[in-house]
Amino acid sequence: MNRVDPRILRTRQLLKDAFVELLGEMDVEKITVNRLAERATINRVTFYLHYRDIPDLMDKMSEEMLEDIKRILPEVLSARWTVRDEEAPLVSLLEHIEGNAKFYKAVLADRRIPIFTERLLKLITELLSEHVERKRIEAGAANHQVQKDIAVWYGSSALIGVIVSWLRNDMPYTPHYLAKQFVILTSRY
Amino acid sequence: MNRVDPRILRTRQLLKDAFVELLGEMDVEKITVNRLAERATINRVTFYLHYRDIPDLMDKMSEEMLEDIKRILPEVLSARWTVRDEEAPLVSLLEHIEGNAKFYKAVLADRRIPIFTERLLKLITELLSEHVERKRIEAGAANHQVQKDIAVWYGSSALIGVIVSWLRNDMPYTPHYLAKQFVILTSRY
DNA sequence: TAAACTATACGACAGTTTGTAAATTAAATA
DNA sequence: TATTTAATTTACAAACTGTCGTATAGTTTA
Repeated sequence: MNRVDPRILRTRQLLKDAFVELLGEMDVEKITVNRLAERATINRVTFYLHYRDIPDLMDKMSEEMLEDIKRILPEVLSARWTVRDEEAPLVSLLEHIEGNAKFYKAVLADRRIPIFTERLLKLITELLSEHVERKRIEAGAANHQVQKDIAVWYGSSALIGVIVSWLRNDMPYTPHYLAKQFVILTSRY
Repeated sequence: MNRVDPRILRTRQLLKDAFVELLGEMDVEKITVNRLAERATINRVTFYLHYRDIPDLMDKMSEEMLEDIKRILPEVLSARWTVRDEEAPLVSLLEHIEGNAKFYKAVLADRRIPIFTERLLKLITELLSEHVERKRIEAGAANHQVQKDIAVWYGSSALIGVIVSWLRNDMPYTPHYLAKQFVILTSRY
């Protein structure tokens, strides 16, 4: 009784696919409800039955993106990293992105849409913030020469930036190698 | 004979100010030529005498932003940093941003507009790329465990990210302090 | 299978935005 | 002051937006 009408799923999927497709062809500002509906082979009015406008569509899509990522990273969320496999959650994140490269390239790299990057940055910042906190406790309140929030800004932006550049350059490194490099760059204290 | 008609300067300044003002009130997508002209107290048609459309206006504005920054950073461009005052160019950059906080907050932080961030990232990447190259030569081809391009992605994204977060939090640190912190975070090898 | 439900398609509508054109007014320069 | 050029004004067609009913098609339930 909790099932969703397959027509709804179909229409929304068509719209999302069409959106990513159009992003490969034009800037976001040029994507109108007209074009979107035409590409998705649905009626224009139908769009309004599902989303208020195009920003609303992007909002929902970015929300789903985060849900996917959170599902991919249970280790990170449960917050029990060991020093040894520090790169493990990073590898699974990169593999997920690699597997959905078309989507992530469109919204994070090629036609950068702020809301997607912002949400991801926020998530990474939260996770990294906990991580730094734990490191602090382990280190016994040492290394106080660096302000915590600045270090978190630094680290999260670096991670997003590396991922975006990696996508832009069509993923020239394997997730495993990139994760390793990232950990080397990060853990130099 | 090379002077520009003051009416042109006036109109363009009015448009740019109005644009930043509107960015403080709504998302970019909601800014129409109508609203912009109204806010700038110029006729709508006049807008088209200066810019093709709103993306074109943003393009020109980001171009000018980069020109400003390049003018602020002659030391960086002439590429003769010493290890001692590594943070000097960074301080002048941060001071410039602090001095034009309203503008930079609007286009980089609050209503992030990709083109501005992208251009800045590209500039920083180029500068950092040269910098790393020089460091490499000094270090005598050592430290080859880290891929150069990945290190550059990492560093430039971290810098932009720190600046953006600094703006978002209403610049809680002085440019000098932030620059110092950044250098500590960067030069841990 | 038939009936009830509901998502989608369709045509239409007013209101807004866009981009361009022509003629006029206002300001800057020589 | 005369000339040049920018800005204004009015007008227009085309496109986009958001929202009506109403009809059609697909889905679920009895």
